[in-house]
Amino acid sequence: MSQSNFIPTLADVAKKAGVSTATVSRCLNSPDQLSQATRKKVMSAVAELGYAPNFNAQSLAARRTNTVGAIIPTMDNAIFARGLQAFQEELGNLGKTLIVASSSYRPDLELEHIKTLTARGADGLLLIGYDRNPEIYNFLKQRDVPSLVAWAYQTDTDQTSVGFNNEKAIRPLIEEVIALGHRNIAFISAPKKNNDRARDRVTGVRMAMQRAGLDPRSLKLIETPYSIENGQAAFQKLVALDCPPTVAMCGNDVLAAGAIKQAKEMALSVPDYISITGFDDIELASLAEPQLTTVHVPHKAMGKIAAQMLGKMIDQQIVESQELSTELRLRGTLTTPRACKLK
Amino acid sequence: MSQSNFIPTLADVAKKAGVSTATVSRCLNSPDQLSQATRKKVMSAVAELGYAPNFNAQSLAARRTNTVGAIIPTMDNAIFARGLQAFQEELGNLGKTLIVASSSYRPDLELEHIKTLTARGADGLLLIGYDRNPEIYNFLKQRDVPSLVAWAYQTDTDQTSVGFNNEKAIRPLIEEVIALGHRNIAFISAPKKNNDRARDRVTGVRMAMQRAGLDPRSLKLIETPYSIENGQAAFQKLVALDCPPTVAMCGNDVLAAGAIKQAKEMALSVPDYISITGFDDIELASLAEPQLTTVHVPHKAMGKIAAQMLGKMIDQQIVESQELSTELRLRGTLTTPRACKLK
DNA sequence: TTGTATGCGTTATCAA
DNA sequence: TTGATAACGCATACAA
Repeated sequence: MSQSNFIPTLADVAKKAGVSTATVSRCLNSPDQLSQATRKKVMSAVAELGYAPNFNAQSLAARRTNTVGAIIPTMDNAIFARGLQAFQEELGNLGKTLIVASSSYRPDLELEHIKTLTARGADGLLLIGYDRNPEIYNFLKQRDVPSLVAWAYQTDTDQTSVGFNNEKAIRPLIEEVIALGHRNIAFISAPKKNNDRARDRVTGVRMAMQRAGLDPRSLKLIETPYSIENGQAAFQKLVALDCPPTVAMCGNDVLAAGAIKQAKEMALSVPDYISITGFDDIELASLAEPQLTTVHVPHKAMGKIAAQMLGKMIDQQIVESQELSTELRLRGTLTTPRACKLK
Repeated sequence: MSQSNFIPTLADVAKKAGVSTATVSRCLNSPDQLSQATRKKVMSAVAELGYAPNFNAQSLAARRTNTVGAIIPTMDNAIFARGLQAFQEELGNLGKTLIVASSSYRPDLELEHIKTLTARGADGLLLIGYDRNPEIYNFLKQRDVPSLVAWAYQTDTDQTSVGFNNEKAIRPLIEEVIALGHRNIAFISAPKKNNDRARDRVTGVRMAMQRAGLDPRSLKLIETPYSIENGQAAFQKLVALDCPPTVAMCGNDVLAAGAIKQAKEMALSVPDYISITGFDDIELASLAEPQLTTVHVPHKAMGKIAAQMLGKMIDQQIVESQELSTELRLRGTLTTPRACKLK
């Protein structure tokens, strides 16, 4: 029953193979420097003992970990989950492993995780969005760990990023909304504080309104964390207004799904009574009934590219920020406004 | 611009504080062993230098990492994402960090990740389901790293687990299906190989058929990996049969969502022409139109409990496997079979 | 091609 | 209460 539980080290392998520890180390890291014969000896010793290198010792001695860290707001949202899955797969191809932490949209937790991951010797870090305390960027610079911002793209900074311009991404959507004749517009957003993506989407809407000669201040804005339930609640508030909006634009598809659900429960026709739009284009969007009009974001591509960029940054190569394009997906939940009548 | 980028070590702190490295180490790990005065000196030196301990050195010297690993099939499925989010949050409360790897349902990748995580000194491992090569369990036992199986519950093993009995979980659903009068039943499953959860669900269906006097071999079974697209394709195959089933039961909600989508595209009424059922009860399920009849699984609770159990196992405590209960969610996609007519 | 010796940044043992 | 100093398991510069 109780097998000896003995965890072999380099030294054990060396002894068994009758060589030095240096040779074993070489055999594992740069096999071509060895002669056939010794390589064979070492390999069979490794196999016999079931040796596996101790990672901590390895990275302590070599001063690199082949590990990258990612700090995302939450795993419990398809967009991050999907992007991260792609990120991780590509990292695997590069021989690196991923450590994920989630901040729950809390800056203090994010900072803590950044410190933890740094202490663990992460060779690089993936962060979501730009918004964070400057001390974080200073910390990163001081420790000399490369960091890549994803899910956002800005040009007026030296922080490398891969993503899209949220303000620009939502433009075709809001312009379509306005072109259809909507004048009584609502937007259900995530809390804008500490969230540049959310903020930029709202800004994009307001700017388009301005350009179209509408008063940006007339935008009915509700801020609430991303969740189906919150989408429902926000939608309920909107339709209870004296003059309910003719379109409820949502900061992401999850909120929009909540809005659609609530509309159904209240027997309000979408899009005849009220139009609804989303952002992200997750699976939900095309499964909803009617299918959700939204903005498609290339999450998988973003994850994959992020891994490649970060890999290069870790190798001290210079990499340029990369802008990805998004695409309007016109589907069933957006149409012309109902005849406007005050209640 | 270019700040000195100097990463302080214990020795630096010690020098600055005018004490030995041992004292600094103590100050950080068991502060009450020190005098007020020195503690103060050390602390301010730590603060001034912005010292943070090197995790790898720490775990090499202390032989523990406060890290647990989780290997899941994929992050890109709401059920794992959600369970993992809860798992991670609870681990955080216990002062542990999580490393996630995904196997893409491939046993070889799973083994590789297990070795990697073990090499990193994971104090414990979370695995999904029972099905895996015995050599893996031997490896784990040999290395003496505690492992917890989640998403499944079996009694005839000494492997600790938290989850539910998949065979039992699907029983109320298939019994309802039969009670409604369905005799021409199809099941769209994930590949059963290396996946006890998938296999047990099919077994549960067959056993119920047997008990009801139906021929279990009459079950129309399609195996295909979990995805919306595969759900669509499988559904299409089913309705193209000479005698299409009156109900398409699906191994999970994602496949079911695909089936519903395909039915819509083919203008086949759900549930009038064909009933559809799922498993898991992810958000999709209650957003679909009609809402999906499925089996609810307490993913968040499972993640949280898993963290607590694994924490105890790491502390060498004995813990019992824990069975969670699932619940039938009767919604809109299941009804009596259409009049049976051969084509 | 291979071996020796040193260092990586901690913790922990043993004295003082 | 504190300080030397030896591990911890590996990589690597240097020597052979």
